[in-house]
Amino acid sequence: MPKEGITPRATDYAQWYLDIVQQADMADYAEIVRGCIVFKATGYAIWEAMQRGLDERIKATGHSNVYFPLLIPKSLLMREAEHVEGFAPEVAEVTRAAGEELPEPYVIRPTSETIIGYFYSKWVRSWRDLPLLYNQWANVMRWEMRTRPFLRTAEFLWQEGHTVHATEAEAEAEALKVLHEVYADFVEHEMALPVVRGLKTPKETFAGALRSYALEAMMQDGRALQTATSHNLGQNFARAFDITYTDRNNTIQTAWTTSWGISTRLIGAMIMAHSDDEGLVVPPRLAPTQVVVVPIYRSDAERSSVLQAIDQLTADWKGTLRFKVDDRDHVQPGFKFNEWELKGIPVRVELGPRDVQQGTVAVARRDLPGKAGKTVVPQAGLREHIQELLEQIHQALYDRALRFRDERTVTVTSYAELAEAVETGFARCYWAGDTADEVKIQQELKATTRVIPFAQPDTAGRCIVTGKETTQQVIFARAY
RNA sequence: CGGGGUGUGGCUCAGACUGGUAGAGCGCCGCGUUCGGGUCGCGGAGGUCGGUGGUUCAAAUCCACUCACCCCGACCA
Repeated sequence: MPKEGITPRATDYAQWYLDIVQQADMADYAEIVRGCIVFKATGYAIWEAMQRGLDERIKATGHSNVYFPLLIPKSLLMREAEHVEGFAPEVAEVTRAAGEELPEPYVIRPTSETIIGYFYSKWVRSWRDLPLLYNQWANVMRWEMRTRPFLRTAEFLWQEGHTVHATEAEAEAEALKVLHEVYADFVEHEMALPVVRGLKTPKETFAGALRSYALEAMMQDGRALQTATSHNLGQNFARAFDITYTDRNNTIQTAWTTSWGISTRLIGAMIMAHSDDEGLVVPPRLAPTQVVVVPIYRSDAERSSVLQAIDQLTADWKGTLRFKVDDRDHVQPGFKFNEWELKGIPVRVELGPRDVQQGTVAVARRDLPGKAGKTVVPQAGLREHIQELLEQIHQALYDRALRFRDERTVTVTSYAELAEAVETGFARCYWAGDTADEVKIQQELKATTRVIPFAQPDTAGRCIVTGKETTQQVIFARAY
């Protein structure tokens, strides 16, 4: 039974996505501000949950939060050659203020390496100042050609970490540590979304970086979505911004920097990975509301006895379960069931007169929509039952996503197989090609290299385009 | 930015070809009824037809420009 207002995934996946965003009330188009969206309460609450989970991990790995200005002098952005080339087309400029033309335009940050580089060069003097481990939560703006809610918007919210190190090895270790301990840990353990970890090819490397690492997840249409990136910037930015330090031997050294980020695009990943034709599915550990309780009654007398039973039942939930009681009197239970399903609340509890008499309650799990996921359980021990159920749902979502990804990941040995595989998912293949080869494949197959996975085979094989013998495999996919 | 499409009460759309002063369903408000999977009935409110300019006695309708959104492509977190 298709839900009203939601185009089934099989009919039109892109439209389904937009329908979920609208119907679950996550965002509104900011049609008066090009390419921007309004994060509505439901959508923003999910971002806040993501911020909490990430901020915790960012701090646990030794970083502190700071905040830099939104505006960057245009000349500063121009300092790192590749960086300029990468971002110049999509920056917005501020040229007037207080009714007058500014002597030098500002750009609205598309990312903050440059302005942060400027200040880091002032702050770093000695090897004793290093490492510098900072992060900022911010909004950034990129004037993208084509926008889609959460996945690509002109303004988006993110965190960007920027660190400075004494040696290449330390910068490298930092970039990897964040990838694994902050990003992959968060995405897999909180969002129930399995990721492929790996290195980007030179073509896909961040503008100005030495090496870029990324996490790639598979969406339900088989396309890849980069959920996080972490860059070893080498000495490129340190040279451009003169970030130097005096080492133990009183010699001036150029520092090594990293940057890493995760954005509100992650909300899009969550939607596209887990949701279904019935609506949004929010993974339990992330869910702002984990449990909704729907009372069922006819008369006023039944209403008060049911609500009283709910009060008693939920008395010890505070602090352990994030829940709400939907005691709205003007909508019917069936309507509420649909509405909470649409909004992706992981667990729904229904309690009516029958339950009051029998000491039971009906519990429905969102990952099994409709009546399929509904069971009647005793009221005794309900809290523990729900806690366990939430964990089961988390695991079920993760397992389902992993199985889906594995089923749609094919190892290919010919160009024809590659072309076929990227139609439905990830293609894994031996690769010794260069950027030109990648561009050609992108033009022909609309697929790009996502990552060179850390997990590599022991045996060698022939590159899919050059035929050269190599031990390196890459993943190709169509990407968001 | 190139190609295609769409803008009419909160939402989905009709009305446009053939100009004559705006409709339906859902939603919303009120009353009653119902309540274990999107209740039903009656009554009611709500729109300068995306914007600007033009043609005309008269424009949602015709013309020009413009803005936004959606789809495909190129760019990208």
